[in-house]
Amino acid sequence: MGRAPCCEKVGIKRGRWTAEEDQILSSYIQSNGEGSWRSLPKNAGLKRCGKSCRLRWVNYLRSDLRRGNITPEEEELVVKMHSTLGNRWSLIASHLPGRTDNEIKNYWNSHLSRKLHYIRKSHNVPAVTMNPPPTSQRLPEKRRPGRTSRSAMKPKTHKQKTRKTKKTSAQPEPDANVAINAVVGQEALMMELSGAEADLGPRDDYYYGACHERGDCCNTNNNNNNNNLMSINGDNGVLSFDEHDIIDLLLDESDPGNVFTSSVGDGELSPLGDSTLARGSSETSNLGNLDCLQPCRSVESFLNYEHQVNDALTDEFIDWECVWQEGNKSNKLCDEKEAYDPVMSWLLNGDDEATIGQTNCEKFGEPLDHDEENALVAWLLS
DNA sequence: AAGAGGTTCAACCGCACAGAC
DNA sequence: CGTCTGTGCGGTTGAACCTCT
Repeated sequence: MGRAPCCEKVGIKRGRWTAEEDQILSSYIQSNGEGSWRSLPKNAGLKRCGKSCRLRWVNYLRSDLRRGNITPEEEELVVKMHSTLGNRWSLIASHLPGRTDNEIKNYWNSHLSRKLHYIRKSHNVPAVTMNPPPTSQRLPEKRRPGRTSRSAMKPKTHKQKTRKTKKTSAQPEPDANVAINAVVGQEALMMELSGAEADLGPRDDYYYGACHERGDCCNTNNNNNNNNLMSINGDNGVLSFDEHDIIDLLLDESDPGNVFTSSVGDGELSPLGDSTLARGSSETSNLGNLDCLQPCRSVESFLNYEHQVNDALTDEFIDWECVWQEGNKSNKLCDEKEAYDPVMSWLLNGDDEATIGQTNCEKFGEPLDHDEENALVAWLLS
């Protein structure tokens, strides 16, 4: 049996809202409050679908909306968060006061995505240049349409409800895991979030990365040299994160270990703010620290096509010599701990999933050739 | 001035989640 | 436990607007 339509299709006005309709809707909500959208049109005397009323109010009529162009600071934030969260516009918008998800989404689609496209094009980097890593080690991808968990929603009229742990099989990557990907490699941050280092067990037993399947925590094989990996699987009752907490930490400029704030100047953003290269604020991480990331002037410069001609991108934002040196350091680390970053392994060695996570300490110290640089940049931009 | 093509963004759509029953 | 309802998310559409020729 099909689902009942949200409203009667006949007699419903569609298209642009008139000033008069806006006035009616605003007046009604001011006197009756938000909610009960289905019955609102009838009660307010509007020939509109309830969803349309809600959308009009949320995206246009609300008094706390911020009008005007997206500022560079807001743009930076959008880029940061999109690199981590993907197309989760509502979540992103919740951290931009007065901005709506629709506005952010439109801005991204009409401005930012095109800029990134130009960067790729100018750098001759296809969007996908290699086989992706296994799901468990990928950065967040486009999620399917539909709602996010209610706990991820911005608080509105109703109280925050306690989070349910129920997950369906159709949602292989829990939100918390997606967010965890964002802070991958930040052991200190993870400890801060967990508040219980001891609960994580011995160092050799955990790994960073999203465990996309319950009970199928990837690469937990302790004998497979993945000692630097951390298992975070809610089913094991080990850790449970609220993604807002994680985002707040991500954006916490005062946190010296913050993946977005380390080794860049005031108000500057590392374009590599997403997980992989930016990892390393802890001593156990494989790139050592964030010094390999050149401070970029701003996200504007990062996104600006004019700055990205030829190899400018990699040269401007990544100190490859530093990467090389850190790689040598990591080589020693590998010798000692046989710890190796599975994602870097994938970038530098792997062309199939079988190689992911394999230890290859010798290979790590080798300088990157042009193709590898391109591949790395492509991955970071993807 | 006018038409073509490109861009922006408000609005719509289908779907999925949570809670009530 | 299954069904229904309310809600709101992300993707898409298309009218309005802008720019170029």
